[in-house]
Amino acid sequence: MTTAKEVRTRFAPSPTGYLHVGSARTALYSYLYARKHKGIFILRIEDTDLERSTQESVQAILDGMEWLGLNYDEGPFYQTHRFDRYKAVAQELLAQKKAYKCYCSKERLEELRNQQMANKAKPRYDGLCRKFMNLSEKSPAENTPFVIRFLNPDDGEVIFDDAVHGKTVFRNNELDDLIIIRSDGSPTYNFTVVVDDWEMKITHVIRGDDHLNNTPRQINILKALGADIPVYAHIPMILGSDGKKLSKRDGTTVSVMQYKEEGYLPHALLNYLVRLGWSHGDQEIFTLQEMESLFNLDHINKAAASFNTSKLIWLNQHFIKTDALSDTAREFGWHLSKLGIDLSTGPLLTDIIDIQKERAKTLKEMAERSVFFYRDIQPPEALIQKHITENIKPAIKDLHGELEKLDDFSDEPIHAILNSIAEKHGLKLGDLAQPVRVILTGGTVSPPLQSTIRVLGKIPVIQKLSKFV
RNA sequence: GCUCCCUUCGUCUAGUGGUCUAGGACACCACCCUCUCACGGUGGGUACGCGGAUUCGAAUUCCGCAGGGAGCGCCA
Repeated sequence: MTTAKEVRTRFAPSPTGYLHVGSARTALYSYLYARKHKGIFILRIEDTDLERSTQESVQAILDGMEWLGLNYDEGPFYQTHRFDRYKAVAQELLAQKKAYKCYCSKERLEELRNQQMANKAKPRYDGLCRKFMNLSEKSPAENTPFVIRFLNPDDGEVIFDDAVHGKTVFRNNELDDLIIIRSDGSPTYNFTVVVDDWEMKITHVIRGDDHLNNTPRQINILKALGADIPVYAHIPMILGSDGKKLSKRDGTTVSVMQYKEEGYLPHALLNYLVRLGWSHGDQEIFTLQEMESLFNLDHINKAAASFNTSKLIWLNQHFIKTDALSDTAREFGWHLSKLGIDLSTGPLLTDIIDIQKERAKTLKEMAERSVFFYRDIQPPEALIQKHITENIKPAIKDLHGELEKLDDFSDEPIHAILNSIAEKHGLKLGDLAQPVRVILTGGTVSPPLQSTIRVLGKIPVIQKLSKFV
């Protein structure tokens, strides 16, 4: 009996901006797959592009992962800290004649490319410098700049069984000898990925299908290194609502942290993302635990998916209604604070959420509609004119008196008082409720009156009402 | 241009040769509930890109076509 190899997945973003929702989904799938198999999830920062990588971006990625709860078991590893390793492996390849020094100038390469394009051929390196691998051929002078190229097989094909796409075949003669070390000595992407996936013992590479074309090259290097070939799962891209590449342009939010700003629950974003391209029958709603136990690579869609904000909003609303109040409170409190509210000056967050949860699509919206619990909001004159009419004032005065006498400040007795006062003054409940709402909240929209009164608390309610009697 | 990938309601998807007059969800519309805003409930319409082939039978298999996407950098 063989022991199954421990599953090891990785998320390998390059820090050149915020954490993109598309990347977040890739991270989520890798995370989930590792969790499902009790494996290890690794975070690796691919910062070899010194020009574009920034510390802020690294932080943005870390923040986004944390907010979503995508905790990694190893890392973050930084490729810039591993340059010595890459160089050593390249030297090894060189010594084994699996790679070679190429002295071709950028100009020659450019020229070659142009020519090939003109001939309607696929641009690729022609292997000119392979000749220097023969000792008979004299290499250029010592100080001539060179890059190191991987010696790709000329014939045969690379075949792999992609977990999403199935059997995939590339002919080697379509591939050229790619550069693994630049003339300044720094390693290139396709090389660092391979070395890292190998040395970090990655068993499952889950990434966007824009990398499908890189895979045969990487497999060839892996083979040259004598490494095991991981399982590849190339997941489809996420498109914007316009069917084009997801971008801010069509109004879709792309930055994960922006979703926090807009009032989404991490759970909602996670659930939305997990269902975008993956399914478990007809199930739409998943707890975090279910995502971890149910996720697999077998039901990932092959086609790109369009991002649909209204479904995300629905999920957000759903989880605002159903998630534990204490979980929601954390995010909700953040939004209230952002509005400049001192949380210690009002009711319990969970009490507010409990009565607001059925009427908010986002936490941001909920916070904006809950300001009256913390601040005295003077109703606009127009609302006072319209609702606080002379014939309603006696009823309000009655209400003030009754509530003042009430000890049990809970929904039922408050509701009973509201009803009896309306009846006594020959009013429909709505005729009384709306004016009271205006007085208490400064507006015309709030949770059911008795609940609003209860959560507001006796003293603030009496105070507000007294101004109108 | 070359190589590779993809194609079910507007959107996310179920579907792995018969149980599909194609199911669910979001969105939309109508009605009900109702103190505001909502929640909720009930009902409704809309989809297998096209053309061949295999088969008794195809959304499901094969081949073309069309459309879309990605890659082809000393970017990642």
